[in-house]
Amino acid sequence: MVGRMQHDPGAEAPAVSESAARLLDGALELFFEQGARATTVRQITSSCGLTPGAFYNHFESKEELLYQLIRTSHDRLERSVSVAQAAADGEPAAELDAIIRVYVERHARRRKSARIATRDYIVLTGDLYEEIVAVRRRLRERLIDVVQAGQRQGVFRLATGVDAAPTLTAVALLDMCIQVAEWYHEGHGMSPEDLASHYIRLARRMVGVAEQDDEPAAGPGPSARRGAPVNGHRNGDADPSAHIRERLAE
Amino acid sequence: MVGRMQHDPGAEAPAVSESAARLLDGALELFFEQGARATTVRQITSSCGLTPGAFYNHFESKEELLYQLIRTSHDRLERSVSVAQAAADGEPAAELDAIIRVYVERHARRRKSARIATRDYIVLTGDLYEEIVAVRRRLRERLIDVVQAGQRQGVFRLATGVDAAPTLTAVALLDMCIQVAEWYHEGHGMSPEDLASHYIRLARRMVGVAEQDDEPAAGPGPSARRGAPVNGHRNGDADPSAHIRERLAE
DNA sequence: CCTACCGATCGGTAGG
DNA sequence: CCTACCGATCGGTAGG
Repeated sequence: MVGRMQHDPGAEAPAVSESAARLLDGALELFFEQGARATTVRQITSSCGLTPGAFYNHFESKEELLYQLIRTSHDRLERSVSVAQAAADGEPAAELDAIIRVYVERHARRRKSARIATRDYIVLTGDLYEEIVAVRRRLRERLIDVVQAGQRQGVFRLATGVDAAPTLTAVALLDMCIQVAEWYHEGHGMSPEDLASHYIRLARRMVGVAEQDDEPAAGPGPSARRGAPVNGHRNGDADPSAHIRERLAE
Repeated sequence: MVGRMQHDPGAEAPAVSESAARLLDGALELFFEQGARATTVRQITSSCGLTPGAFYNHFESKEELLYQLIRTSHDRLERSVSVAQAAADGEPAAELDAIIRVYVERHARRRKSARIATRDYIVLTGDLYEEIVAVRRRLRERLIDVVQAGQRQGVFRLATGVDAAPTLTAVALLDMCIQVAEWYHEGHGMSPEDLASHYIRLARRMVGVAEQDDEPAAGPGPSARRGAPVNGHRNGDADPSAHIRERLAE
């Protein structure tokens, strides 16, 4: 029933045994579709052709499996952001671009684990919950710092009117990027790279950076990534209504 | 067994009996904290001091109650948007301001019902689901139309690079406004009006409208928007849960 | 990894 | 005839 349509085995999840990896994959699919709370252990095991008792050979509880998924997703996001930002060499405008690109591409490519991370971390309890909250707070502070640095250096000109402008602007930026995981779907003709490039343009405007006509750089990274073609995209059918149907058909 | 599927657009809540209203209030709180799927009928009834069986004197099923909450929330949003946009007199920049203000203020003031509407409409099935999808599609098209009109009239200058720029920009706008319901609480010391004003400034930049230093108008304030609740009691949209309070603490 | 269970609780309904 | 419940229980399922 549940296949590995989302990602390569082990690519997102920690290195574990074959059965544990299959359980993680099945849970990923079910959590994405139903939410972690509404998903039963029996649903997870039967998606792998196992009986309920087998679950507890690999995980202490449903919550531990959920924590592994969410922790891994957050860690990978934080690591990617850290690497990309480091390559921006302390320049706020380049750091902003880098962070937005990582967020958008990740929430498009890994939309299932990304959405679970966003929606279901509240289900965690005690220290597990606190750990995730800490990661999320660090990620938010990172962007707030970039926005504040840009404003301080005169590179950004934030919208005025409230004291908390840097924080509010950073939150709005993160929120619009995070929501990509709610509606993005391959097949509507826009690659994660192109989408990220558009969001970078929006982000630059939101912080008031001098408008640049140059294509937003398709992000650095450990492995060279191909640039995002600005005019060479192959969407002859950027049909808005189709786009909407995709999103709402979730 | 009354046809409670009928709703009253613009009303604070469907006109129902005292107990039904309390059940709706209790469900609102529980759905907000746990999600509709993870909330049991017994939790809802005991939150009102009732026994489980009493639930079915008022609602055919848990899904019917969920539908009422979500339908009402969507209808009120659509109605507010419609009224506010109409007052903008066909000017895209004013229409954009009006729509953003309605979204932000509503997702801040009525954050519980707004968040349930956003997160749990997927739980609905069959025609109930399709009805909500239709409302959401209309709301989306409304903003896309405004963005396209502004671009056509030369009032907006969208970020270029993709064919679907109007749709993508509208989606990003709605997403950042909708997310306000995820983190807003009154402890921030920022009123819904001030928050909306900031988001309007961000929105204007995103669509490339000529920068205006003037304060975004605090809404035409059609009396319907702040009218008294029809049934004389408020839905429990105050008192954020500790979970969410922690999310943006500090 | 399966079968067999536990304490409790699920959504929903019975007659009074 | 209506409302607002009650104690008890339906067939199944929950995490462990």
